[in-house]
Amino acid sequence: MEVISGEKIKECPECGAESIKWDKKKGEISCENCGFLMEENMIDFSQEWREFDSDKAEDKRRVGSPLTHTKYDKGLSTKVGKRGDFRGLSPGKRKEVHKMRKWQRRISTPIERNLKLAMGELRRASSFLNIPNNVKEEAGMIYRKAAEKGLVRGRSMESVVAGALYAACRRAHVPRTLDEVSEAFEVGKKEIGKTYRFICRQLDIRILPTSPIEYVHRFASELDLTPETTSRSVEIIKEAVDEGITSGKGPMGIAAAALYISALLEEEKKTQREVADVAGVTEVTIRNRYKELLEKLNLKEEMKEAKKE
DNA sequence: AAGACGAAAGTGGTTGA
DNA sequence: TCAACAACTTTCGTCTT
Repeated sequence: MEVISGEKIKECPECGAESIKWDKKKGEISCENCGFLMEENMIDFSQEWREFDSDKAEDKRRVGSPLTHTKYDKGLSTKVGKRGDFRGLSPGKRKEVHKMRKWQRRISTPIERNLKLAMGELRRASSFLNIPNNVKEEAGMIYRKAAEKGLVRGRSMESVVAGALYAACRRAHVPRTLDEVSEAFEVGKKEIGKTYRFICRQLDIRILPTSPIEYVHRFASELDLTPETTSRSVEIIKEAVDEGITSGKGPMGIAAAALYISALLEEEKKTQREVADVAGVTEVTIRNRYKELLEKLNLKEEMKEAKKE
């Protein structure tokens, strides 16, 4: 997994280790040691481009607000002024300005209007789901490409935006569950899944299977678990992966089971229902995964000991 | 009474002929 | 295109705490 980690390392308020890192990619400040999450949804201050070599650098430098894909015109719109701006212009100039404004109105083709609507939806849902900016941008780009290819036809705009956002999240390793995306858009998750797969195939977007670890921290913070418990579940998952018992299984189920187990071991028991709810799986799935984990990882004795105390 | 457990039947998606 | 298949869900009855 590609990880771009920040430079500013500070002391963690939870575990005390000097391992607080700023993960620009996820937009999170968290502790590498215990997984403590300091701040979600932060602003990405990094440059929007990189200078690969000095030749190209000049081309990419520019002034102004960052290019954004979440505005329908990529934030480049130049508005032709209204009344107030006419003062002091010659009649000839005035006529010209009128012409420009007329032209501007005509630019608003149905496609542009659709994009404008879609980007509004994207911004709304992104803030609801705490999506970091860079991921939102990518989602915008995906939607734009999909629209250009005419993939929106026959589908609701919302479902395509939702699919694009879901895809962008997974690409950036900041997964949101289908349930969460579904809630944000009020579109059935079945449909989102469908359009998501469709646009991925059409746009040739390759997405690797999600690792359960990518869900652990978010679920853990929703469950108010201690950093110790959280890192313990990460360990469990790593072992499970080594044992090869995770392939083909749903990552959310594994994350949920690992969290459930480590919560028991660390004496801050959560019910299966509680864990199941935040992970978006059922108790049955947790039970199945957790049975397998106990079996293969020789955790049975530990569990018995934990129960006695 | 609540939580944990597990059997059985159903759903939606993938795969391979 | 269809059937087999695995993962997951829903539902429900039975234990355990």
